[in-house]
Amino acid sequence: MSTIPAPAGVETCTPAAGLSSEEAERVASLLKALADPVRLRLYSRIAASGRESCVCEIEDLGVSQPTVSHHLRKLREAGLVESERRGTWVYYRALPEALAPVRALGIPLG
Amino acid sequence: MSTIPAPAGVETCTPAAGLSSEEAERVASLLKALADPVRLRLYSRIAASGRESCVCEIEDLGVSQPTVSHHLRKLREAGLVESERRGTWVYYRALPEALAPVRALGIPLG
DNA sequence: GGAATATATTGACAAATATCGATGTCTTAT
DNA sequence: ATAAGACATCGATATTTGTCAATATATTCC
Repeated sequence: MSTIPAPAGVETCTPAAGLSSEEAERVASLLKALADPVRLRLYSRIAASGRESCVCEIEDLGVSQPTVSHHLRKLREAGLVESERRGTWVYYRALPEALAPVRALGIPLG
Repeated sequence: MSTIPAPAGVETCTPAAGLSSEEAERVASLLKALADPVRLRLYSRIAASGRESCVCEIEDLGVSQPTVSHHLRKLREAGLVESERRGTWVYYRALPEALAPVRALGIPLG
């Protein structure tokens, strides 16, 4: 990569307005939380259900129970879902507002 | 996680329509390509520029030249950008259609 | 052809991550 | 109180990933 300014007459070289380092970190951490097949399947199921989902409703995803728990924790830590224990089961709900920083990117992701 | 069917009368337990394993892999690999602060900043600059960007126009992102090259390669491998060498410099262009599978998720990401 | 510059590749390494088995905790039912 | 089931945590491990220095490749200019 060049640290040298772009060549003289070649192009107007308007540097694209871009993300700050902090914005990039924030958005990247959200995307990273979704960027796993198991978590995507979990999140898409929880989000698609509209209301809240009991984990017991989620079909087997081919990974062990601790692994599912691990991924749900990651989604929770990213603020993408919240959970509530009611009796024996734990219910999850998607928090779509959490994705606002991603939408703010302007990249047509959804 | 329960592999046992949900309890009898408790809830109707309509399993949320979700991603298949293959869809999840595909979308996850796209999101993973964006889920890094440096790549996000690179991609957002390239995409925001509308047309094509010379790497020389991209301001210093605080990482070494090989690291930038590494991340641009990842973006290229994910199909998110394409590059063309013209003389001394390499020009990048965003391929927004590559994100179609993400949009198809229905998750309001953008 | 040789020097200089832009970008890519290689090799090495530390840090992060996905996974699992074993075990702990909490709740309900008996 | 005990047992059983749902979910979380712990500890270990293999894999992936981000980074850099060194080096290679490509292009332009002299």
